[in-house]
Parts: sequence; C-alpha cells; structure tokens
Amino acid sequence: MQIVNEHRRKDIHNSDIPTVCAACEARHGGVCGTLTPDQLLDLSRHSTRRSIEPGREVIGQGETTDSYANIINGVVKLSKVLADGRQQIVGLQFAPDFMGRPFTRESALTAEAAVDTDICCFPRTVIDRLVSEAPGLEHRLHEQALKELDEARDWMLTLGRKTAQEKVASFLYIIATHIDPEKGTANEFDLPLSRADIADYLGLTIETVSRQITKLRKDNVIRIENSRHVTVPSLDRLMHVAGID
Amino acid sequence: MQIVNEHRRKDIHNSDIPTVCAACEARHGGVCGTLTPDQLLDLSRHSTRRSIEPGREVIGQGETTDSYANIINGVVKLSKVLADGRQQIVGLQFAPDFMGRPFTRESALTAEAAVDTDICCFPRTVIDRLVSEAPGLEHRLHEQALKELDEARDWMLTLGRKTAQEKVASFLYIIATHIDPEKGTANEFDLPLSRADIADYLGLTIETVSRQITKLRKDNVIRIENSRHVTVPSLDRLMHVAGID
DNA sequence: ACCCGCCTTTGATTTTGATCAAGTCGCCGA
DNA sequence: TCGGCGACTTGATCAAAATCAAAGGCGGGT
Repeated sequence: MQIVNEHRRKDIHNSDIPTVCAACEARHGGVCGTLTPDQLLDLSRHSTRRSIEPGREVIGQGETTDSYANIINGVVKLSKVLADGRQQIVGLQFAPDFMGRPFTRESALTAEAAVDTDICCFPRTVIDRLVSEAPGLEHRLHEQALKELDEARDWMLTLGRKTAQEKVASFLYIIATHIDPEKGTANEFDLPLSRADIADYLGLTIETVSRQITKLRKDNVIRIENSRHVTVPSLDRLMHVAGID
Repeated sequence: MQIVNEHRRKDIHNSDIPTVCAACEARHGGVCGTLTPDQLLDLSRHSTRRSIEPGREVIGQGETTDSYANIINGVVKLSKVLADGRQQIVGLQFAPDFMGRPFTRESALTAEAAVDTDICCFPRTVIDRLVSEAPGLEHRLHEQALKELDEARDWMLTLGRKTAQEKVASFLYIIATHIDPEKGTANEFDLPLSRADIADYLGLTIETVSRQITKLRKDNVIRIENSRHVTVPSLDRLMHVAGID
C-alpha cells in the first residue's frame, strides 16, 4: 500500500463553502486554485490529510497508484533503482507541489518522504472526474508536468557534465531556493536529505559528498553545524561554485 | 531566427476538408488527431513544412519561440550548455513527436537537427487559440510532456548511475527502439548522432564512447559498418549490457 | 585518382571519484 | 554517566574515465 500513516481527517461540514481545500487547509498551491467552490467542496469531502515519517515510502516503483496528493509541508524524494540496487533520485518535491501521475495507474518511480511530511491525498477517481469537468485543472496539472520536466533537464546537465564540487554546490543551491518557498531563496536552512540521499541525488558516493562539503566549508562557501544546518554567506558565491552562470 | 530552410508549402485548397494536416501529410501523430475537421483545416492553412539539415539550430537557448512543430521525419537534439561550453543533450525527439514549449515564450534549451529532418511548423498563436477551443488538444500536449518527463527521468538514472559501457549500450537501445517507430524495435539501423553527439548525450568524452563501441563490437554485442551503420544480433543481449532488467 | 579535412580510433598518461578501511561525532536509551 | 549504534568524516589505495597525443579512414572536391 502507498499511504502510510493516517493522521486525522478534518471535519469539512463545519465550513459551508470552502475557499480552500478543507483537508489541506492553508498553502496548497497544488490544484485547488482552479476549481469552483462546489468542486472544491467535492474534493475536500474526499480528501485525507496524512503525515509521513522520514524514509517511509509513499508509492513504490511498479505499484499501482490510487491517489494523488498535494504536499503540505516537507520534502519527498522521487527515485528509481536498477536491478542490482544502484539508486538515483530523479526529483525532489517540496510544498506545495502536486504529486501523482495523471493518466496511468502504474508508477514508474518510488516516492519517499525525506523528512516529516504532510500530504493531502485525493482518490484518483475524484481527480479524474474533476479533470473532465474543469478544463483549468488539466491546465494546472500540465504546468506542473512542464515544471518538473524543466527541473529534470536542468538536473541532467548537472549529472552529466558537472564535477563533484559543482554538483554538491548545485544541490545546496536547489535547497536554498526551494526549502522555504514563501521566502524565496534562503541563506540558512536545514538539509532535508542525509549524505546518502544527497549522493543518490548527485550520482556520487557518500564519501565524495562528504569530502566536497568539507571542502566548501574550508573554502568558506558555507558554514555547517550538526552536519545538517547550513549557512550560506553569499548565494552568488555558491552559484558561482555550482557553475550556474 | 529559429526556422532555417523553407522548403515548400502544400496548397491546401486542393482538398476540401482534410482528415490529416495538409502540410504534414502523412504520419504526424503530433497534435492533429484531437482536432475537428474544421480546426484541422484552420491549422493546415497556417502550417509550413520545412527541411532542416544536420547541425542546423531550430531554436536557440534563451531565444523566444514563435512556433511549435511536428517532426515529420528525422531526429532533433535538445541540449543545454554551461557558461564554459560544456554541453549536455537532454533529450532526443523522433517523428512523430511534437516540439515546442507551451505557455512560455522563452526556450530553456537549444533544438538542433541531428540528421536531415522535416518538420511541420505552426505559429504559436494558432496553437494557443486551438488549445482554448479544443480541450483534447491540451490533453494531447499534456501527454507529450509526461512522456518526455518519463524519458528524462529514465535518462537521469543512466547519467547518474551507469558505467560508460552501460551508457553506450543504453543509447544504442534507445535508438533501436525509436529510430523506426512503425516497426518498433529494429536490430539494424543508422546512428543519427556523431560520436561527439553521443558523448554529449551520455555525459562522456568522444574517446570513451569510441572505446566502448569498439568493446561492444569485440564482444559481439553489435556489428558496425562505416562507423554509423549498426547491427544488433540480440536485442536482449544489448538490454542486458545496458543494465535494463 | 589524389589530396585535404574531418571524424573516428587507438595509445600513453593523468586525474577524478570510487572503493576499502578506520576512526569520530552525536544522540538515544540503559 | 556510560555504551552503543548510526551517520558522518577522513585517510589510503584503486580503477574508470578524462586528457593529451598521434595516427587511421572516409568522403568530398579538384
């Protein structure tokens, strides 16, 4: 099964016509924005909010997916594995991304929470029905797909052509720009990924990631506490090291 | 400018109501299938068929795009470059793919013909208008985006976690399965890419690509003539070398 | 046919990052 | 407070691919 830990379900009958998805409550830029109040109510009625602890699998590679979800907060890793166990993280999703694969029941990848993550789940039947009723919803999902495609292609450049040093700096830059979406770029943040996860994201080994982080620290590009909390004195400098022009 | 070589324009007034795009003529699985005969006529009237010679740029990174296109035959490379010139091919498009980036005027990548390629161009104004009139068209574009996303993520696994040998075998497998879409997988074909292009696609150097191709030949996984014409005795064997389970 | 230029191959050497192998740090529970 | 365990770091060595360098081959033009 894909959803791990049912947390609570908001009683939607307290609000008459919600202006946001009742289950999601706040910030959920996912799909709700394009719906009419009636459709939103419909969706809320079928939504479930869930909390997922780090390392817990949301959807396994090859399993059938019966739901979509908005990420309310937290970070989700999307990864693929080779038969012999080599693993590659092919994307990270942050709040308020929409997760799920329209128009196919089979998932080509594994989704796993990287940190404590809350998601708001919708059964696929409801989304599929709403898509056919509200053309704006398909447009919204289409834009999400295009955004993920752009990110994937940017990352291909990183994987194929950057040095270990540039890869690690690129990763830190991604986190700085995504971890706190309302603030935009942040120069202080906690890494949502372990060294092993970072290695899987960058196509490197744990040891190489560790060494490169040490090097960035020694070069005063970053400061680091508890191996997770990062401070970036100059984001321009970080970008430069990352090879981003 | 993005389109290079105007070839000819079909006189669409000869046919009354076309059942396929008149400019595209045959095989053009791109977008036409979802349109009504009237819309198809509309589209055909504004379409232009063009031929592009190898190495010719269709759309440059950072330029504004004023058109979409169906690939009628040939292969188009999509690539990104770093400031210092390092290049990564982030996707290949084959007939009958639809090319172009909905909802944004700025291209994040460079599109360039790999071999002699014919495309059928539509002005973005026409496509954007048809999208708002025909919901099926957006669905078609959405599916194209999802297909490209899947391919990009598969390739990220190749770039991040496979050896040079596996990368080259994976590339040959991609070509075998895409070069001739109506036949499905082919075990004899011409490579549409030079060694330099293959290297840019695989995140390797020319020399490494050449050595790995030589090794595949010596191991009897492939036969090769003129450095471009490839025969694959056993596609299963090739898949196995490519690390595809 | 011959030459020239480009693409490809092959060889020698170097470099980067992987692998193997110990530590160290920090956190949680006894 | 003390272990113990998991995550991270650091060091030594190795291997894969990059780089540097020099030939081949193939095709197009004269």
